[in-house]
Amino acid sequence: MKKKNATLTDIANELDIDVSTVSKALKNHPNISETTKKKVSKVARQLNYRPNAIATALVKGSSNLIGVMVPHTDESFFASAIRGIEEIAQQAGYNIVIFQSHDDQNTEIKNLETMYRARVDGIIASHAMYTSDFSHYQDVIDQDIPLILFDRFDNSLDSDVVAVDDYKGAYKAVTHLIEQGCKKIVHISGNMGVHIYDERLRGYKQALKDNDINFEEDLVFESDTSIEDGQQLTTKLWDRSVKPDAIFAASDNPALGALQVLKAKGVKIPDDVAIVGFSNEKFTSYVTPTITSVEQHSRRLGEIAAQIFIDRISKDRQENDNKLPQKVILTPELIVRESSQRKRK
Amino acid sequence: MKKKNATLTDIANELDIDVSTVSKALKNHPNISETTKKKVSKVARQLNYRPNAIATALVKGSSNLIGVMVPHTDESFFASAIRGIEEIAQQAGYNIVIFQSHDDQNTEIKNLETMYRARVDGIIASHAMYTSDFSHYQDVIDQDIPLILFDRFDNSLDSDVVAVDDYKGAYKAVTHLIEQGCKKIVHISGNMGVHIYDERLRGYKQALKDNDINFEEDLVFESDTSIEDGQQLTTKLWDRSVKPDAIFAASDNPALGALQVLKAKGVKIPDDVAIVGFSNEKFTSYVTPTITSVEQHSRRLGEIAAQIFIDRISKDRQENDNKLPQKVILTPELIVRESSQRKRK
DNA sequence: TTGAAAGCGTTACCAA
DNA sequence: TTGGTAACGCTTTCAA
Repeated sequence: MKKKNATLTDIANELDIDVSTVSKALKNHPNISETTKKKVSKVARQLNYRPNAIATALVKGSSNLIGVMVPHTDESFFASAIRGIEEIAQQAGYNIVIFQSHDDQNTEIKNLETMYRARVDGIIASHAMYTSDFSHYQDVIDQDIPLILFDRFDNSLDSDVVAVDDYKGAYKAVTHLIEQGCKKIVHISGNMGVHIYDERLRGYKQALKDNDINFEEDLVFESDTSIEDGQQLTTKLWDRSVKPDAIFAASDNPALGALQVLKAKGVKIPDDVAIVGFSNEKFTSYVTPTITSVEQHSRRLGEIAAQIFIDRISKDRQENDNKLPQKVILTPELIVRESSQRKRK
Repeated sequence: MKKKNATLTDIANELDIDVSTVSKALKNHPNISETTKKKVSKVARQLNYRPNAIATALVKGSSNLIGVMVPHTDESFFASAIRGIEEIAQQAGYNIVIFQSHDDQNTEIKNLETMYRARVDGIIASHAMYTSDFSHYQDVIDQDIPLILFDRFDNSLDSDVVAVDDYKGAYKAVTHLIEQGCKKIVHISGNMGVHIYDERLRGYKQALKDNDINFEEDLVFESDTSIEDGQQLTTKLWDRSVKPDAIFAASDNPALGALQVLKAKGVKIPDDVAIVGFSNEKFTSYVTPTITSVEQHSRRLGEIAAQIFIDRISKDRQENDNKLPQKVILTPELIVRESSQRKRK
């Protein structure tokens, strides 16, 4: 049986004064005498009083909660982002409530509904992989709940956005491969139609074009961004008569899968085939050879997302009301490692 | 400016009936006529009514929130645990609020205070690495807030516990090394005094003893469980005249560090030196050679922790009140990989 | 400097 | 079957 918590009324009764006086005393209100304040805080301590945030929330109309929704908390990209969000939110006095969408649109909708009921003060989300209808996010905006989309987002939506410039990241990666002398570069993409993968493909194409290399449709493969898919695709690919001299994967997982298969086949990396992945997962610097990858600064992404929320909340309270949505696009960084660094000739 | 949410009163006014009737109608209370229910839900839909969970929480005296505190959300062990907790909590209608302790005791205390104010219905936590004074956790128990400690816990505390049997995990690992023919086994420990590392050390000692191998003090090293520390220790170790033939690390990071250094030195793994880590981090199966490790089932740990909370909550509501604390100790699993598997002779 | 009272949005009990 | 009302714990305005 839960023990009853002390309330303002308890303190007031104890001292035979009014709750409102107690309330003010505890908030150090100027109108209350020092003696009263002393007495009140003493009794508060004795009774182990802790303000009931729920009651305050009801009065203030604000829960002090930020709803955070990601596909899965245990993907390292999102885990880091959550870390960043929590740290900034914490400092500003907000708590974060975590939801997982499991990359499922219905779960997304259900979670948003729960957030509405919880009266979260804002929502930070990375939408489900295959979400194509964004009306449930539009609803958030229509209700004037601050919405910050990170990493994955949709341009049709008028929300704040924090993301990494996938196009640039891919462009950098492919340009680097070309500089290393690669000419026949395979691209292992993710699910086509998903914004981030489309952008990476676009960067790939543009880098080829800018270097006068013809884009070949049959060098691009769609994958589910798993290690296994990377292995299978690579295996199939090496049955062809003409082999590529580089692989640019839109995710580190298939890059690793490719690397494993090629190593097993005795293909020299990076000399026969150079490999670049995307996301800079921890393992890229542990495997042999280490894998060149694109760092997305996920923790920073989370921090910025939280910061935008804080800014918007404080702005809302001032004149600066219908402020335009902010789009913060970070430039990703190419981390060059062994898998793509050919010895200078 | 946030749009005002529709309330029960709004619906009541619209239909010219009483709020209490509306409340009951929406909850499908048997006393309310079908016609009224129909009308009410229609207007509710029109006004886009969503129950205010804060108001309900105030009345019911229950927030429907579980406070979850971990050192860092982005350590994969904790990220998985959070995933497990979220999924079970979700199903039971609870939301989880995340806190990070940064392995700092003061932050822990501050976070607990915030949870008190938020009136969380329960707390699931893995305490900070160097916490030795557990009185702040005792406070939680004293206030009759369900407390479930996972992974890291202290025996002096009368809380529910979900953890992995570190002793057994270490015992299995070391026994395995001995079976592979290793006789001089180094142990890279974590911070001594931390329960989990003490247990792993104990398992190491016992396995040696049970196999008539003398325990040598100078084969045990304390580390901060980083890759770098693993590298440094191994480097120093190899300056000694007598080399060990195996390394059992209490964490995968130093195991990897050791592996990197030894590979660079041309030491054959596992034939010259066998290596076993702990935690089964993803990278253990990606590196070359793959690293044998102890799987801790972190996601399962989280699921069980959440389940214990749910059970306790529902038990509390029934007769079964001061139920004894539950201790669920999972047996970890040794995942044998290349780094310790010597060819059968 | 302190007190009284209304109100935040629900629920639950009792009366009609 | 429906309505009225107190209560949850706090804040805030106005009055004393």
